[in-house]
Amino acid sequence: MRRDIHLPRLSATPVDSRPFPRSRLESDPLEAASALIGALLVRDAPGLPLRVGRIVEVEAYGGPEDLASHARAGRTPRTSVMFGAAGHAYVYLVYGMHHCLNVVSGPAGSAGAVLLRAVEPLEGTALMREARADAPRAAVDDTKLASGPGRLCLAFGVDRSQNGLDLCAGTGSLRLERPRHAPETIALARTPRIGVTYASEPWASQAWRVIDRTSAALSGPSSNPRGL
DNA sequence: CTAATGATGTCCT
DNA sequence: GGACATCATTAGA
Repeated sequence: MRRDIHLPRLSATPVDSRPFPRSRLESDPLEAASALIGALLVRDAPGLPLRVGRIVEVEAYGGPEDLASHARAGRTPRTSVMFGAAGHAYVYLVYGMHHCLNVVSGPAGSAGAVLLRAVEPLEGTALMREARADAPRAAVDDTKLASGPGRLCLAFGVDRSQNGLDLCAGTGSLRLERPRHAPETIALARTPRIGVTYASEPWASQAWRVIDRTSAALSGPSSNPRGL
């Protein structure tokens, strides 16, 4: 295993803040989804320890043409942020109890988002476990603390008060940072999206779920993670 | 105004 | 493999 990768010193960029480049999110949601695998999700809540996770599972959602996307109804009060600038947070509530965090993507003016489905905890695992205290049974393992869109939001303290936040600003209590290791070393795989069987074809079975297939933090049953 | 429903997770048998 | 908790959002009367 290589532990000695030398990163070039960038005088303009502080070592601790390596904002995820917005340009990588502006082309289209599927490309944005692939680019986000390996990137870091950072939660810097005031007065609390830093929480960091490595993104290992995401899903791409398109505009009105994508019948599995919330944008299928066009621009509504809820989905308006999906039509906005890439790199901002789209947070919503599903099933009346679980929050889901998305990264707005695609060209400005066209709707698109990438749902963050799972991250691998790197720092602040004690706080993540505490934040998931209502679900003691499922969170037996540190690697599974943020394994699922609802679990991720719970572990990172994300709710709709973060809706619209710029995740690429470099600072901020919720943000994205570049991968710490070379992206080409990541084992990407694609599967159909989870929980969208209500949509008609081809949208229901479109392979727009992107994963790092070597990760132990993927959502679903640990023995056989969904989609493999 | 009412009604239907979901980009889920947990616990049960 | 199945029940169900629980509410914002949307479509429709």
